[in-house]
Amino acid sequence: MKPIKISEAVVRRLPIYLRFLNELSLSSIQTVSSQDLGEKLDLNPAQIRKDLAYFGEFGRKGVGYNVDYLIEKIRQILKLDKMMNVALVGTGNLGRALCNYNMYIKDNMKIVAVFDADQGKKGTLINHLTVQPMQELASFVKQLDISVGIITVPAQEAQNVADQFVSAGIKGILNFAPVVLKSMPGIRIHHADFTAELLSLAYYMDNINVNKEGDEAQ
Amino acid sequence: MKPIKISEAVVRRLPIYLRFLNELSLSSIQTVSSQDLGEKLDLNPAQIRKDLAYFGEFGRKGVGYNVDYLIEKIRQILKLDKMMNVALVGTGNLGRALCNYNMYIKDNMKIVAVFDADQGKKGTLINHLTVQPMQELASFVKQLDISVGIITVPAQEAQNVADQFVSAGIKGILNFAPVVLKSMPGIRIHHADFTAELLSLAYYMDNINVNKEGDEAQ
DNA sequence: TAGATTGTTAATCGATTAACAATC
DNA sequence: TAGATTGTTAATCGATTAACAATC
Repeated sequence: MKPIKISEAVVRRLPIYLRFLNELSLSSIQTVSSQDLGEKLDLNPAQIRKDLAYFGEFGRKGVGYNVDYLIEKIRQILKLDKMMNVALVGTGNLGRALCNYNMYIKDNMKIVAVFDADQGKKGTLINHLTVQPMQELASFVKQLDISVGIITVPAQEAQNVADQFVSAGIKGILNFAPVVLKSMPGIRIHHADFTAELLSLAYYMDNINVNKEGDEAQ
Repeated sequence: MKPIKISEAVVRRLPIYLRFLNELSLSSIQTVSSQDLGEKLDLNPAQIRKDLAYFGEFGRKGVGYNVDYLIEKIRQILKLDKMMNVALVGTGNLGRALCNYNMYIKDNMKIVAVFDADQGKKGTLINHLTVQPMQELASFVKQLDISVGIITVPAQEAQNVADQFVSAGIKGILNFAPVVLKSMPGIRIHHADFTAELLSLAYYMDNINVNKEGDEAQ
């Protein structure tokens, strides 16, 4: 109904909302206000209401939001209501850790194929998945209808893997390698860049009073 | 000289600059322009110049930036010129993966102690570090001068671990658990939230033409 | 009805980008 | 000197927050 462009910042908050709403649902809490959400998620209530309002009128004035209804709506918005298949390349420590986490299943994203450039790893089992050589990538993507790729290879190989993903028809990439991938038309690339998070953390050590933490000083 | 507040967005880009400059340095490239950096890092050159100018005049007009000098300066800004010790709690797949990565050493951040609430894991070796029980946390933080903590425990335990970090005297936390930690005065918390990155990726699948990727459409 | 809370507009705040004088 | 590129100001753009009428 509204073809208004939604900002990236808004979309990135939706999974945060969803996660907390799932917690509430598990605790059998049926209703939540933007106030409550804001306190728990450290966000401004007005921002939460505005974020949700981009997609529809999900709340009731004077009452708040129905938890299960809002979960359903956010899942629809994020397209988590249908299964999305994922391929992972790079079976080092991190890659294996991600395969073993089955966190995605609940949210209908599932790693269904694992690849490694090292021929020696071919045939290894990781959490019920057999490691495949890179030559198999394109055919697996087609056969299993894989739309998302995860990159957990060393930095110098990441761009090459990304290019192979795109050739194979993958539309979204989550890159864990500490390198900026070149953007490609029609391909969405997200970075899971925890080394950068860690290094920028260093900046704030001892610096605390100079910076914005200071607004909480009592 | 300039006690002007630096925005978080600026600080988060510094490690990205640093990483690419290190690559250039390894390739024996001595000079780089904001133009070059912008192309490789997918950023506006003006933004890069402005970011760097917050901290000093590091470039030369008509020439560009000296790679090694800029590396040194950014390392100083991020406080990576002195060793920073890190503790990690949670020796599941992800925790072990992070311990085995020795990526931090080059940047002078090093995991020097590993903890797990599971008494059964006590004494296990992970990449030359012995897993300690949580009771030892405070004394290790003091003895090894640990200032940063990494959380790789399940979501429901993360806040508890964070509280223990803070009691022990840790000032910065990198949280991998998919939960928002409550903010605490004087404590800097960064989130490495790849589940959120993955879920928000789903939003953009098939949606590509409706959204901002469209500006690249030809 | 009185109290609570949404959806939304307007105001504020902050970040990005363009432009250009300075200068190597 | 001519060409290139910085540092910085001003303009633009976008995101957050405050405020409040609507209404449950």
